[in-house]
Amino acid sequence: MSETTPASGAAEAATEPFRYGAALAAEIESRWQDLWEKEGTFNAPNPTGPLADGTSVAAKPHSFIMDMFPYPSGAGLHVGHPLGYIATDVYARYQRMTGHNVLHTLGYDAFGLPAEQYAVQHGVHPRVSTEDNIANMRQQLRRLGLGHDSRRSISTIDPDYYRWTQWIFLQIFNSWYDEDAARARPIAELVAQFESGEREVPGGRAWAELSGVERDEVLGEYRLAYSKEVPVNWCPGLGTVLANEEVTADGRSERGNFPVFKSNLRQWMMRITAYADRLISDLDLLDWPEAIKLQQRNWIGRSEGARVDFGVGDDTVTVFTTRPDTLFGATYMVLAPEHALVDAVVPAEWPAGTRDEWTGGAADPATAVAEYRAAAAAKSDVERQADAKVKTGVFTGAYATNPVSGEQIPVFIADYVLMGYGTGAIMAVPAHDSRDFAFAQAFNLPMRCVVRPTDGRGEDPHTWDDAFDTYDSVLVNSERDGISLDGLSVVDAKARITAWLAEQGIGEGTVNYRLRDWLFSRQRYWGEPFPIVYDETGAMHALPESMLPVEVPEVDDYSPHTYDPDDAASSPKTPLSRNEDWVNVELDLGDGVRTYRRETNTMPNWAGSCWYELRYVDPVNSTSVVDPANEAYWMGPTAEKPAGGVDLYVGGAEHAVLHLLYARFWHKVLHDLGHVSSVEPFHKLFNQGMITADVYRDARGFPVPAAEVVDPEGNGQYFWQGEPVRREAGKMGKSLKNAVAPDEIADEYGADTLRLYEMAMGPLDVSRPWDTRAVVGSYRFLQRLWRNIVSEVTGELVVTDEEPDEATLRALHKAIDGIRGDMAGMRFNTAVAKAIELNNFLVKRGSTPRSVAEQVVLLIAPLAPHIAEELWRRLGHEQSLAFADYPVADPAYVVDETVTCVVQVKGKVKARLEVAPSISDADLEALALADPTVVAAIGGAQVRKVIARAPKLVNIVTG
RNA sequence: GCCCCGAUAGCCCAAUCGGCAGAGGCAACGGUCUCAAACACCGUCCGGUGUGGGUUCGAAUCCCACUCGGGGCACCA
Repeated sequence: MSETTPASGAAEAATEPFRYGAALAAEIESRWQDLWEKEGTFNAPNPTGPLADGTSVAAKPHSFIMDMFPYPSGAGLHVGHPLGYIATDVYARYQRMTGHNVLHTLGYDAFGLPAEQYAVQHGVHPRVSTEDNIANMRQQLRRLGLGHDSRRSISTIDPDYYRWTQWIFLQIFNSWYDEDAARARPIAELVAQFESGEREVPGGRAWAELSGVERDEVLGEYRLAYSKEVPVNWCPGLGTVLANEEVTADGRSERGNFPVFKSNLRQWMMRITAYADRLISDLDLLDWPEAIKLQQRNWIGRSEGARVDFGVGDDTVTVFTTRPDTLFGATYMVLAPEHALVDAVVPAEWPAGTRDEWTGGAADPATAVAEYRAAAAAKSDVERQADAKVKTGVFTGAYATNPVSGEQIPVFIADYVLMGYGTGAIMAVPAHDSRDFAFAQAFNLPMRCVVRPTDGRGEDPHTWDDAFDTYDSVLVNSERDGISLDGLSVVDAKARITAWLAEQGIGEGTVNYRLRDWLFSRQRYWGEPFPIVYDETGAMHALPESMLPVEVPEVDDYSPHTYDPDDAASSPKTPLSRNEDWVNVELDLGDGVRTYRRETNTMPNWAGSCWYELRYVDPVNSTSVVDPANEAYWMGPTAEKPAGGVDLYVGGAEHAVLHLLYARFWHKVLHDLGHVSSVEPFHKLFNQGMITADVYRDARGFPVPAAEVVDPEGNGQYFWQGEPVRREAGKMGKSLKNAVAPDEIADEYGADTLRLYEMAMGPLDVSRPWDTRAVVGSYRFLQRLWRNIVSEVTGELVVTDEEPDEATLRALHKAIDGIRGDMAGMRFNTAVAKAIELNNFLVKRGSTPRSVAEQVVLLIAPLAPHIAEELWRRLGHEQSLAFADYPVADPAYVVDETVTCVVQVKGKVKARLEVAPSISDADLEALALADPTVVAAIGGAQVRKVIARAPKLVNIVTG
């Protein structure tokens, strides 16, 4: 508890000892927080298991309200951090007061890079610093009076938690995606198919003949978690590989902003691509902001198109295209530099007629290809993107056959074709694709117009400035032998040529996704170890469930192997591999005790957050990840939630494609394997806005402490220590020297004032600037509320026992009606405004009837729970109001007896009439036309039309 | 370059179906209280909705174009 007292407090304490000031607020708040904790007020019972309380909760409506859990950083909280936590708490309290069993808690996401970097910088073990940070954060958050079920608060670094993270990994590892059934199945069922011969083993040999390593390789092509050598994002500056989602558009690490290079490395991957289709289509079942759904759709990037086979010598190269209709316009072909068939198609010498600019100056094709590949590999992603406008590439010396035109077309390699997308090969149609157009111009390649331009540019692409890529036109120059597309629209031509390709057996319609598999291993110490070991032959073994958790070993040297950020030639090393005692382990995996080598990579920090909602549901279950009955109760599908999931999930929009996509993927795997009934983890998603703050910079551009900046003239000329500084909008944070801690505000005004202010600032989903000066407004409101009920001098109740009059009842019930709607719709800013309006009415009224006071206290309780509990107690109630019934409006008092009707003449207001709310349009029109002021306003002009909208408006059109 | 979101009083924001632009708060100004100040209290002031068109009896709200601000994607064939 804080001892801070504002200057005014002490002076007033003598005459107004019961004034609602900082000291009294602090006393009330800590007392109620202690009581809630002692009584377990916010503990939500489960239907079954250790958290069941013997009562039947099945029939009660229930609500699972969740925040995106925090990373326990060492910097401490600023007032922006708890915005979402306050909002969910207000909502959760409202739900509790409307009869719901509410699951609301908060855990900590404590593995990962920042925690490790903090530890390295401070020379403390990550576990120590992380646990300290969690303790600090808990302390700061406790002061806000958040009604959490503390029994359910998990931390991802707790071995009892990550045991299940590892268990889920094993579920995913031991599964494959059955395309026919469109779901994940246990890998054992696939092995059985291989053993029985029901399914042919790739490579054609019998399953029994394969060695352990060979079986690993076969199964690795099916498993949903697999280890494979693939081109990955290697970040020497961080010393680890990164997921695509963690690399920014300009090819740098999202964390640390270091360059990222493509490197072929054996790494753990998650086959999230198997779920691409379901991850898109199930978005339709979710109540999420459209912007987030759109980002996920874009990230998954579904494209419909076709695969087309091109003969290249004796080989076949398959390309993916979204424009099969332009096949007649394909005048060359491009393979990604890493494409597996490049070496096969390269001839010994340049064919006759090879243009000089195609060869890259090399004496023969093999040399040209090797040189180009080397140059491409040395480029970082940053350089590659910077060079995007300048097309580079080199001729392979090979020619492909265009399957419709029969023409021989040159085959190039170029880095604008990516190995990771489609088939890593394209047919180039320079006339109708801007990238192909740029490449064709650079290399003097032929172009053919096959879609008639609609902008008068003519049909000779060589005279064009850019490609013509509009869909809204018809095909030309596209006829040969048995196939003609001429005259067809682009859409119809696509369908025709796709069907024709399928008939010929040289192509088919297909769907392609931008999404890549998820790179799941990191070269860090501070993460979940993989429950995987290797035997002396190198064969992989999953540890049995009984050996979980594989604990993070206690070591002295936990620092990562980092390199010069630009050293692309470096390669990752895992910190755990330094610890031979841990790496080499004697285990009995069923065939006697043998020596195994542990997997030394660790999981990415996303792992722990992929499933924590499930653990909130059943946090101390030691026999299963979550009891099916508890999962079904809190998260199961219902009519309102067709895919099931958490009822409300609040967090920042920055997790749109990372956490939210990964968590959906894991949840779906668990659903397929029968562990959860819900299909999606989060039914309703709400993105809260950011609290911004002004940043003040000095002449050199460095931020100066915002709290010390003055504006002596009040004219926007700011000074810090006498020096002029300039103001700009920015984020709140320590580095910008404008962070305001929630503790500062709580010290000066109390936590209820802070909660109320944050809710009143504006709509929850909009970013808005913090203004410490404005906080006093919320404080004054609570003081007025207090004063309406309790004497500041004696501490006695000042409410009266009179029956409230009609005007008071109308004000009360209108407020109840409005606030209820605002609460349910999470419009907390307008709920606060209505509560202030009602309270101001009572201030003006001069006294507050007890019955009204009680309703007001209940109305404000979700927003300012401490003062509400205190007033409730003082009004004579012995039970906490946490489960009291939220006030319900009496409809008779919500509607006014008379309504002011506006009479307009030609849209201008000319008169006002007091009318009954139930008046009909016809009666209102007659009344308006009879009104003398209106008659005067019409002034004898002809009434052409009268629009009556009872009971609020009549508009008379004359003319 | 493409896509999404936003713009209302000096500031933060209301206006639920297209129907009187104002609910609430901050600041400013005047007053009460005070020896004085702070706190508190009472009261007052303030804009026609970013710009330009359109639809409509009527537009902050719907449509089109533009400006500014925020966000996402960016060689994905």
